[in-house]
Amino acid sequence: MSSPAPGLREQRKARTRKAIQEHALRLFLANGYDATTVDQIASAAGVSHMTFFRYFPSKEAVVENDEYDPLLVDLIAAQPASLGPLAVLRTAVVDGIREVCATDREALLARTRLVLTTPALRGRQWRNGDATQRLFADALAARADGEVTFALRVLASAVLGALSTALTTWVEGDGVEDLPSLVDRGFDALAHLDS
Amino acid sequence: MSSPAPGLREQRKARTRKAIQEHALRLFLANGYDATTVDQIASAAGVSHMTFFRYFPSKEAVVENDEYDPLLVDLIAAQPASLGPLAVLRTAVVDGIREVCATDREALLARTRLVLTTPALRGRQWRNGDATQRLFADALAARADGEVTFALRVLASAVLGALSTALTTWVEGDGVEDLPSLVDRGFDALAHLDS
DNA sequence: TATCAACTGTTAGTCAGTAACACTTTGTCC
DNA sequence: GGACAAAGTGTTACTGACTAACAGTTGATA
Repeated sequence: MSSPAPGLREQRKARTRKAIQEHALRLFLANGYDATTVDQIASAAGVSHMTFFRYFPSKEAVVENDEYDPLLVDLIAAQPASLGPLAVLRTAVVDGIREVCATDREALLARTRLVLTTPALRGRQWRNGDATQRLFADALAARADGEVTFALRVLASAVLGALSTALTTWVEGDGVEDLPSLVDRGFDALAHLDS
Repeated sequence: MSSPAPGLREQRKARTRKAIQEHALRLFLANGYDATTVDQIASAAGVSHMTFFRYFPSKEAVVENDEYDPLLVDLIAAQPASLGPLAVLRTAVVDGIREVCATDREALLARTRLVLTTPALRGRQWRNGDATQRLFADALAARADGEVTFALRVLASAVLGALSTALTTWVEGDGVEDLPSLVDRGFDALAHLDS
């Protein structure tokens, strides 16, 4: 699972990847996503057009970061067996968000704002949401040694909906509100859908 | 709200639009979405490349149909004032789906399958989901003469999640199950998220 | 050091989507 | 019925995302 070997080659690759991603985000935030071309990003990162696409399958992919998913899966697996699936997701997601906010708050805010204000990226984000939903449902089923049921999938979808609503509200308020609290309120709303 | 005038011009436009859409779906289903070019669709419909984009803003847009949205909004507005928001959405959505299934079942199945199996279209569908969520929340708020609250947005998101899970399950089972029943089960799951 | 594999750049191509301009058709006003 | 403005369409040419092929370079390895 860990990197094969910290050889010179691997180091260079990691550095190049990071450079491309950082320059891309910088240019997107400065000039807008659509107004930034892949050629500009590649030039800024000191690589060619083709190398960009060897590191990222598309211009959209450079924005997303799946690094949070494993964190959440771990948190789900770590919940006590006595909790029901909704409580599990609530604790795991709120804790996960809290942790990310503690270290990456500004970056998360900037990136989420970028995604929400760029139509092409919004679509991409939701496509990821589909994968994340499966991830959640799988993790919940594995924790209970059961199968992925229809109800579990609905639960995972609903939670993602609440999470995305919380993120949207957070960005619309320019990050003034506390994101973990907003997410928690989202779970409250889920728990009392008929009010 | 109705068409401005049934002049010759409007008739031709409607016919062209329909021709483009039908040829596009036919070609997508026959050869796949990615393997079908806009030029092919335009040629099949007897128009030029440019005319295609004058009728549809993108290749993806030709697949989606927003015709169901107004139906749902009407159904939401028509619910008795005594019902809570979740019950309103449940009745409206299940009735709407039932109506669509009664008339368009095969087309809906084919189109949904196409969307779910084409990554580019999946993203688009979810982007629409974002707009639909606002639509639902607005309709609910308008019905209650209130504002769009955070809880209403979460509710709308959760319902859309359940709906999309039902659609996915329906397509995965090749349309054997009854879609309205699946959607109803989705609402059941929403009403008992902690089980 | 010699060799092989991996990495990269160059070139040239496809396809989605846009802009500009000229041409045809339709609705309308005398 | 004919002139005129507006709407609709096709042609051409362009940008930008993305891919395939090939050649050159650089890191790993013996």
